[in-house]
Amino acid sequence: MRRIADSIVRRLSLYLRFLEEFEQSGQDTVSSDELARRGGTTSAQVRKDLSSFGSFGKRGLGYSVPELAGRLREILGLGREWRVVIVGAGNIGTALSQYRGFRQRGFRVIAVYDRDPRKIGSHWGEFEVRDVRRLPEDALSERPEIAVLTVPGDDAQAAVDLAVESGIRAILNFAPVALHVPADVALKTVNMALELEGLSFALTNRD
Amino acid sequence: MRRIADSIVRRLSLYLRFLEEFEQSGQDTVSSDELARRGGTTSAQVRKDLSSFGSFGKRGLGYSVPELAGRLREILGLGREWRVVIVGAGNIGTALSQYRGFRQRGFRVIAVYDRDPRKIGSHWGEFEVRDVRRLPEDALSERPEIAVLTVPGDDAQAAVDLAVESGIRAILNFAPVALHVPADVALKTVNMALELEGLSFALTNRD
DNA sequence: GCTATCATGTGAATACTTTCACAAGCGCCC
DNA sequence: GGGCGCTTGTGAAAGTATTCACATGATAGC
Repeated sequence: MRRIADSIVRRLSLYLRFLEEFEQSGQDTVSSDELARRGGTTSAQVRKDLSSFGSFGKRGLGYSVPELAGRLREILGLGREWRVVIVGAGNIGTALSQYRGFRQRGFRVIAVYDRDPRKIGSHWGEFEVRDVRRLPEDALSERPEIAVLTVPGDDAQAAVDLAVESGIRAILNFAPVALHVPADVALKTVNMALELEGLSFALTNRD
Repeated sequence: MRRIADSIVRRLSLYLRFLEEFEQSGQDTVSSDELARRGGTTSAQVRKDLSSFGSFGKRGLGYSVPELAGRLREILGLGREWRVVIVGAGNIGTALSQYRGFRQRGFRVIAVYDRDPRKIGSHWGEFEVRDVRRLPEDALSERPEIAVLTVPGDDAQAAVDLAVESGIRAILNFAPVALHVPADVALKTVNMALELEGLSFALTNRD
């Protein structure tokens, strides 16, 4: 399979969301045009995106909602549960550990870690915060697949290294820094300050 | 000025972060190559990005750290304070209202809103949660420039409409939906579930 | 002052993404 | 069963973004 661009994967997730809404409302067929309007894109884009993975539609008719949803879940690897650890028991980490949206989509938080002795042992919802140094050892038995990093920027690279050493191959980073990982580790960074600065730019440089 | 791509603005914010680190460590000159290595890009990219706004460097020498930092702050509109309201007093909204990083970069949260009567009037840190219906009225005197939306997906469009009606022209959306805004309103969406699904895809479709 | 060295700024080339446009397939209706 | 209307799937075209590569100008050393 040709390498798939991030932008395509992102849109596929979005399409899946819409398909799930259609599933709920009982609509069982959808056109690329309908998906496009929902997602703020074009019908050609929708068809191109899907065509990277196969031909799922019927000409003249559109796509079967349940079938396409199933295909997308399969493509995105959402047919299973992923075990997630959160590293960093600050405000954001805690909010995320409680966030139901993750669980609903198959991402199950199994543990929360921190390096601050004052936090270790404290309880956040159902989780007792663990010492981050235990991560490699815990990982042997609990086998987390994804780490969500919500530590301060200065601690982020060390936390990533520890996660990688623990066999984790996918990292969602909330620290506002650029991180280094081996080529076989997937890394995505969400930087809220960066987004806000984008808005500041837009407000400042409007015509 | 030619329209500037989001990707460029994003990288400028990143360069500024690095420059601030250099400022702190007392380094007063930096090359495009150094910035590139830090930001995981190439020196040509750094120079191209900067050249959309002018010539800030000295050939043979590089860029003056304080000067370039100043220019970037100016370009990004960070020389001032932006007034931010948070709409949605759930886990994430609360975490963000407490997040010091925003304040440090000139984004001051001035109020938190919700539509749930059980939350209205309760205290989150220094903020008393207000009825979201008050937003347009409050905005007349408090003049927020940016709204951060952390409401459930179903409520997001209504919240956006209210923000736009209140004169807010920049919105950072955390709800997992596509939103509609007038052309003169800047909208950025951060979708954490989408990012996680990107990781799921990467884990599923590795070679 | 002259030369060697260095790193910028930028057109040209390449790579990647999105949009266009249309042939081909499918189902419905008569 | 044949024609019509609809929507897919996809090459080709257009549009963006990134990388290359080098002339240019600045500095430092001698």
